[in-house]
Amino acid sequence: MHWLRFGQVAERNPVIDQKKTRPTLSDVARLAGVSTATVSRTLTRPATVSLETRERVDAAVRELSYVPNFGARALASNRSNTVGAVIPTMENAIFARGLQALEETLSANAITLLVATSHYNVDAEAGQVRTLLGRGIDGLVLIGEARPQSTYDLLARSGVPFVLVWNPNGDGPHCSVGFDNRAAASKMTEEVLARGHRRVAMIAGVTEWNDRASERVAGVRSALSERGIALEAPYIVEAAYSLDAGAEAVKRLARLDPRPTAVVCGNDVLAAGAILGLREVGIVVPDAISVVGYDDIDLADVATPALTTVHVPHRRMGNAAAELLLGMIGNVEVKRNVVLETSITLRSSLARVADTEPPVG
Amino acid sequence: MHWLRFGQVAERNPVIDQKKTRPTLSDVARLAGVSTATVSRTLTRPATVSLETRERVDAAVRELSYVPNFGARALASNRSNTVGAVIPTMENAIFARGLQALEETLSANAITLLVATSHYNVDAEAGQVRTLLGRGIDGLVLIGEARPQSTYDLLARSGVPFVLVWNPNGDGPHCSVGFDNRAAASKMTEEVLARGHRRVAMIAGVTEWNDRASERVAGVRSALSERGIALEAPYIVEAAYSLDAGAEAVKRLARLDPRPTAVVCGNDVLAAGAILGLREVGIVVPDAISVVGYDDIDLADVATPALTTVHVPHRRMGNAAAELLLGMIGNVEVKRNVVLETSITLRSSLARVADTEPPVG
DNA sequence: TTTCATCGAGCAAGCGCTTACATGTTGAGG
DNA sequence: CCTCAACATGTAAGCGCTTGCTCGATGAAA
Repeated sequence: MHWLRFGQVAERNPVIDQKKTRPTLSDVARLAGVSTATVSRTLTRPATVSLETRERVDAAVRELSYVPNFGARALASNRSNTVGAVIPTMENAIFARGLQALEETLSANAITLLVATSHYNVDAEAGQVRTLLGRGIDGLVLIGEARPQSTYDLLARSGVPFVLVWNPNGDGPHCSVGFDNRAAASKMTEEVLARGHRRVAMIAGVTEWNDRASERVAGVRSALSERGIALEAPYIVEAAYSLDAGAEAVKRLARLDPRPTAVVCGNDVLAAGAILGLREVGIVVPDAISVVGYDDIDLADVATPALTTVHVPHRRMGNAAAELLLGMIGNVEVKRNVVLETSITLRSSLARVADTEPPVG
Repeated sequence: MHWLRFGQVAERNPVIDQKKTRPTLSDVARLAGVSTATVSRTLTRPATVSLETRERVDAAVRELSYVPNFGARALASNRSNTVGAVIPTMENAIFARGLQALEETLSANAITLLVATSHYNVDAEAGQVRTLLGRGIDGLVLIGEARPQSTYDLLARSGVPFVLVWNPNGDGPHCSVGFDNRAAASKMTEEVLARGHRRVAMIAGVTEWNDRASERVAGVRSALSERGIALEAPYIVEAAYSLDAGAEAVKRLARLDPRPTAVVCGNDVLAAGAILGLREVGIVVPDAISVVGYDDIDLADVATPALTTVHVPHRRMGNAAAELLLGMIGNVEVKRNVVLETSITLRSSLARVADTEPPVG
């Protein structure tokens, strides 16, 4: 095994390092034979500089491979060309996809995305927001609406525009782009009911401070109650976001008497976990129990049987959030709330109750 | 639909906004009745300040909900408490998991992670590195080793410590934490061979500027050649990182004559896609064709049959990278290269050739 | 020729923070 | 009672950049 003492770190000591430090604006200016103001203008608003000067400056920049110091720039201009996003965790396909789209639109507009994670914890989230604000972000993306008022106060005081994604904030005071988690959950539940199921259970995501999860529960509950069916413990359980948790939860449901004939899950990971769990105990999906998910991530396609699920336009959501934010930063009139449509993707994990035919699809 | 003109954005104009701007260090100092130096010390090295003063300052900080200005701090101190990471894409479970672990270890040390994406493009990567350096990062994480020398030059000039993850850089000049992609691919191929397969095909990831992918190809190739089996077109195809690409690729392989009895895939997404593709054309896995993957992400468990795959310790890799970097930043002696172990996870997608028994597992 | 926009470039004042150094206060040791 | 560490705090000089303002030069209009 090799060992190494990192000399270069020691050299970053500003006292020792005075000469071999990164080139600054004035180095470039000196080399190009102009003032720092001119270099700065060349870099930020080239049109205001004569062609000849611009070429000299560009050459100097290239020769020194000058990179502007972000901190100094942000400090002087009070703009950072950065927007932040706080998500629960990166370890989750649905956020990743939306984030990727957000990043693409943003970087097409020369804006950098700063991602922070909250681990599904509102205090951690507030801390991250604080940090991001300190970094001088020009805009912020937050997931969902449920968080302490104090976080909103912080944001309001900072004057930084922000948008909530993942659910519509139609009647709320904030900008948002999302979809109606509750309505889609209802719709999905109706699909289940339409196939004759009456004993319907639910594996929900953790609902504390998570409006996506609780709205989905509400949607399922309301669709069921329209048929006079109650959704109560032990027919509803909460589970953490993992395959294992889904598997565990479904096994509890499968032991119930009477046993549910369909399980509606708060997301695809739980649904895929449920299918795995049922297989373990020898229950066939969808013949004995139907399982449906929510989100339509890759996993839904790969699961066997493939998951019937709610298709959510994650990428469009990310793009729309970016555009909204861009507008707000540029002080342009924007739509206050963007509501995207979802759809039901029917695959084979949902079948008629007591159906013993091979599943279609 | 509501519309809104964003007043608060206009108010960020520094001229208009002079009074309702974010509180600064000197606001805190004034309120606490001390100098800015004392406030600064209270915030960064509390031990050097008397208890009484510290309490007054803390109270003032709380009252104003003061957040230090990152740019100013970085500018003045020449430290940013930030490390950057450039990954190909967030839309990919394997990077996400490692990144999450990296972030956790880092933030436990009060360091913020800055994530940028390169879309599998080395020029974009260089650009992101440049940007991150401009932001004054204290350290950097890069995926893999294959990139233009110019990027390494850039890094060397900056003096910022960096670590390469995802593959070991044993004989190379750089710090790294990873695992032997090639050896694990060989090992996996031997498992395939041990089950009697002789017509083995491969669906590789895109190998251009991607040493993980090309090392995996090399590993498969060397294991095969030890048995005198060549791995050549059309028995090896490259495919982008997606289920669809895997499905397409496997269909091409399935049309070959003689048809391969086993397909080794460069990652689990391709393998899962391959299973899907084979199912579409009515070929049963593993009875007619065995399929194996690489990475051991959730998908591997959910696929049916479940994927035999190379288990990669993504989280440990992220943690180790963080620790290495932390050491380098703190100028502490560190291991130069950390090599982690992989293992083969046997599941049912791999069976003996021509085996018509139901798969075990 | 004179007048005056117009344009390109320079000057210099900060942006909010850190930190070397100076200054003031204590109290222990002589 | 004096001396002098040891400690707590203040003073002020930047960190690298942006930008309002000033200044000359240029050329079109008068």
